[in-house]
Amino acid sequence: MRDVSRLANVSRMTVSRALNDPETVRPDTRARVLQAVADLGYVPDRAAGSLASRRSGFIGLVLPTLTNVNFASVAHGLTSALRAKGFQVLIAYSEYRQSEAEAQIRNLLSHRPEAIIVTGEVYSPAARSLLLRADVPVIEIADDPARAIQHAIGVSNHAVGRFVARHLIEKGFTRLGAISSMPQGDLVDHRGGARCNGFEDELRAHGLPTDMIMRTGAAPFSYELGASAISQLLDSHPEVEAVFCVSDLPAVGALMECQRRGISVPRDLSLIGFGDFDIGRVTNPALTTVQVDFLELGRRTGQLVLELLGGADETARMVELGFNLVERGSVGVPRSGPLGS
Amino acid sequence: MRDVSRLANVSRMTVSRALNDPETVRPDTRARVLQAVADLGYVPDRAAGSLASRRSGFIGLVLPTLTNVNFASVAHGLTSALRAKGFQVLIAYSEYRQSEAEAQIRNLLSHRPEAIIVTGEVYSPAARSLLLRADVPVIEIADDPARAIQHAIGVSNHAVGRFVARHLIEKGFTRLGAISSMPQGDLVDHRGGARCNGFEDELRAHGLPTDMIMRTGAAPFSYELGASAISQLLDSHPEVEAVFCVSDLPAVGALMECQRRGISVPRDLSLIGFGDFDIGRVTNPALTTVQVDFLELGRRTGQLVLELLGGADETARMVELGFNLVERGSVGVPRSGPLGS
DNA sequence: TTGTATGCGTTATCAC
DNA sequence: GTGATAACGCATACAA
Repeated sequence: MRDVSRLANVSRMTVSRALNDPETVRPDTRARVLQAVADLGYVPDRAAGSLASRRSGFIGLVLPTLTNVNFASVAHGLTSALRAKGFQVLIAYSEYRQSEAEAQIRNLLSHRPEAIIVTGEVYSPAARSLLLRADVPVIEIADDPARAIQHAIGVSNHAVGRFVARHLIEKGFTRLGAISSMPQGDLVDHRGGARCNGFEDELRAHGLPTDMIMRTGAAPFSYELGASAISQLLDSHPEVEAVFCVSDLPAVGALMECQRRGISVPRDLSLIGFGDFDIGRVTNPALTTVQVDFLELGRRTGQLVLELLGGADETARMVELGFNLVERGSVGVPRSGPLGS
Repeated sequence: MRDVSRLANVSRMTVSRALNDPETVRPDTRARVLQAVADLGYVPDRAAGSLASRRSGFIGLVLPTLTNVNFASVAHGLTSALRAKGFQVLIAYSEYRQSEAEAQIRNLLSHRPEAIIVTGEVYSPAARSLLLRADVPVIEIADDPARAIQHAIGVSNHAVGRFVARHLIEKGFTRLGAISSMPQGDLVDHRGGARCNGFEDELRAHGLPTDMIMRTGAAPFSYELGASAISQLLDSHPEVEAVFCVSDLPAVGALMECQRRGISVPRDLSLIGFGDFDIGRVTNPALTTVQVDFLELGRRTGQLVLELLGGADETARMVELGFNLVERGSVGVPRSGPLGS
């Protein structure tokens, strides 16, 4: 910057102004500065800027994983909402591990983010106190925290589970199963688990059996999990009529396994997923699923960040984004008899 | 930090040392400092540290997109290799747009990354000169640049295309098609295009027709692209025997469309993809594909960064990672007659 | 082993 | 509209 100021024959302060607040410098000096900047290929150092202005321009985001399109979409939506305003999203992911989430939060904090966004409710006490002490807006997304730290925006996963159960029950199904994962120590998918729990709660409320709810394998959800879980389920409970897979990934895996076994979906078995992944649109049959607009979730979160940093009042925001049932071909009607009849 | 130093009764310098270079301070003072750090919940400010040490700890990564598992895997592998060493990966993505890549690089530069990693060859002259002037190691990954800026690590996409063509030809196929995307102005998938070009070049070398090579739709590749492209191809060229989809995504889309049309894969038509996406393992038949270990690519890139920053000589590294043919069920043998016989 | 002085590259603040 | 000065929170270099 020193070089730029010399070349343009102005003080460094004027260079700074020409770059950050162009209106406040005379057009001709501004032009001189900008020319010098271009000639020298000068790029301001944001670390120094942050230090002086006490605004890092960073927004921290903690995801369970990067390798799930829906979470990647959240990151994408958030980034696109914030980039134009000069913010840089710092993406971290926990691989569904609480201990890792905590480490990631600690690391993010060292970059002095102006806001922190975490996926789902923060359960670890250490992480909670870290966030509380950080003294920046904290937003929990993609779930409805029972004990929110501050703000929350997303959807009630438990409600999704109940809704799906009710939907299938209304269609006349009574032999309902589910496929979810199993917490393994530190490794847990709370949101998927909540959908499964909601499903189970609704079954109970209707006096239906819950022994066909499979919690098997570890997070993250995968096609393979669906294939193996449906195998187990069909072997142990051939009477099952409809299965809620708490993610489209295992749902598609289950669908493919059914094809292999010669089980026709939805004639012999109905399948419903969650997440509206692209793959579910092209399978045969296309997958009936519960859709949540994750891209929009990211965008809305970005807007909330902007509001919060823009001096809006600090009252806790609780935004329920809602979800949609997308009926495609994988849910039919109850079979009259047992499988194969 | 001032508070910590007071509470621990040492100078601020000692606090800094206790945190960054624990061995150099006496165990008891170290303990006092660490205790004070814990009590106060102090987290060092990396921006200030960067400024003073002239090392940002940032590594810049420019991907085409976040919402593709393989690229997410690259980010994951890179992050895991660098995190332990205290580096923070700054993830940016261009959405397959050159202009956007340039903007992202410029933005990354303002954070003074210690190395920059870009996906594929950098074609934009502006971006090239930006990287050259940055005076930090530049690594181009996931392709084999004709004009590398400095270092490159990845796989020759053109060679992949040729290899697939040769493979199919050796199996006896002569009516070969391909599905790829079409550059649309700024929006271009160079790597996918290179695979398609390699395929085409090999066909030509064997004197085979190339009119069944479909370049349709815009990047990024999708299931839908595959479904619609195979439809067009089957309608216009029913004689096609085998199709190279330059990504598993369109390959799976094509496979699903074949199911819908009652075309049996691989009996009626053979399909081969690229990328070894999870979904290709559970389809019926499972997808034959060309696998590149993207996670490992990320890790290796991380190691290279570490080497380069560790004072290794600056000679350009050119690493060819190689690829593997994964034969599953979607490639069969040439049909004796036309489709449907 | 610990402390002191200095500066990293920028912006806030106040003066002109 | 522009400039001078003093921070911002740390680490480097050297002194004690």
